[in-house]
Amino acid sequence: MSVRISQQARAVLAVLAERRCHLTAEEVLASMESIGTATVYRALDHLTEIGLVRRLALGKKSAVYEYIRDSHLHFVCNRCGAVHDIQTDMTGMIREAAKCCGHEVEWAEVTAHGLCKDCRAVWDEIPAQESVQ
Amino acid sequence: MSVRISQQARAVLAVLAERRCHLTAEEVLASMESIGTATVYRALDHLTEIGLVRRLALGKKSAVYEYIRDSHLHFVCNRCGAVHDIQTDMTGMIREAAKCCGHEVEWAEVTAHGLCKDCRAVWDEIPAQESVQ
DNA sequence: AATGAACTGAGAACGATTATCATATAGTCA
DNA sequence: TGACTATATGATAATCGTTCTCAGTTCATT
Repeated sequence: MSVRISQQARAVLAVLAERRCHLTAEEVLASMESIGTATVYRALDHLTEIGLVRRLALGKKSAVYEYIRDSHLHFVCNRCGAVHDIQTDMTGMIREAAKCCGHEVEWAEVTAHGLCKDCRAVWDEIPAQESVQ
Repeated sequence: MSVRISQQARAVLAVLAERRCHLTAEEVLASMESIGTATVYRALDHLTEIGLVRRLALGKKSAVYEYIRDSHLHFVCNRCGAVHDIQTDMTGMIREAAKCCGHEVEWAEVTAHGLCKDCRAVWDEIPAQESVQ
C-alpha cells in the first residue's frame, strides 16, 4: 500500500475536503469533470486505506465518504434522509468497552437514526391523524 | 404498514431469533428451504419496519439483520471480518448528544472497527516484518 | 530516449437488492 | 361453505452501486 497520492486522487480528496460533508462516490463523480467512474472509486478506496478519508455505512444504498477531521457522530433522519454531524467523541468509551472483550479498536462509527430538527418542526405543524389511504 | 406477520415472515424471524446473530439476507435464505429470494427480502423489510428486527450497515457489501433483544455495539474485525457483540448501552448518551442539536433519536448504531481478540493473538505470533512482495 | 511501474477511463461484469406479474393463499362476509 | 377481495408468494427480469478488465497513458528513474 503506497502512500503516494495521484493527481486524480488528490482532486477527489480536494472535493471531500472543501465540501466538508458526506458524499457518495456518485456525488463526487458529479462534482468533477473528466474523470472516470473507476478512478473515483479507486481514489476513494486508496484515500480510505491511507487514512485520509473515511468510508461510512449510514444505512443508505451507497457508501458515503468524508474527509477525516474531528471525531463526531452521524444523525440520519428517517424522514428526509439528511445526515447531520453531532460533535461528540465517544471513541474512548467505545475503545474501553471493546478492550474488555479483548478487541482493539481502530476507529468507531456512531450512527443515530430518528427525526431531525427540521422534520420535527414540520411534524408538529401537522395535526395528528390516522394515516389516510 | 400492517403489523400482521405472514407465515414466511414468521419463519424468517424464527431463524434470526434462534441464531441470535447477524445474518445477511442470503444467509437467511440459505438456512431455509423452499422460500423465494424476494420473500426473504420482503420479510426482512417488514420485520424491520414493525420493529422486531434491525437492519445493520456494518460496512460490508450486504446488509445484515439481527433480532432485536438488548442494546449492544458491534465490533467488526478488519482482518477476519468477524462481527462480535459488545454488551454496552450508549443509547442514552447518544440521545442526549443529539438532543442538544434538536434531533430526536429513535435508535443508534455503534460499530467499532479494528483487530479482534483472535486476530490479535495470531498477529502476536508472527514476527514483525516488512511486507514481502 | 528507454524501461518498467503505476494510473486512467470506457465499458463489461458482478452481486445485492428491488420490481414485475401470474399464481396461490388468507380473510371476510353473505 | 362459497364467493369475493386483499395480500403473500416466488420465478424471473430489471436496477443500480461497485468492481474488474484491458488497452492506452503518464510518471519516475536511468
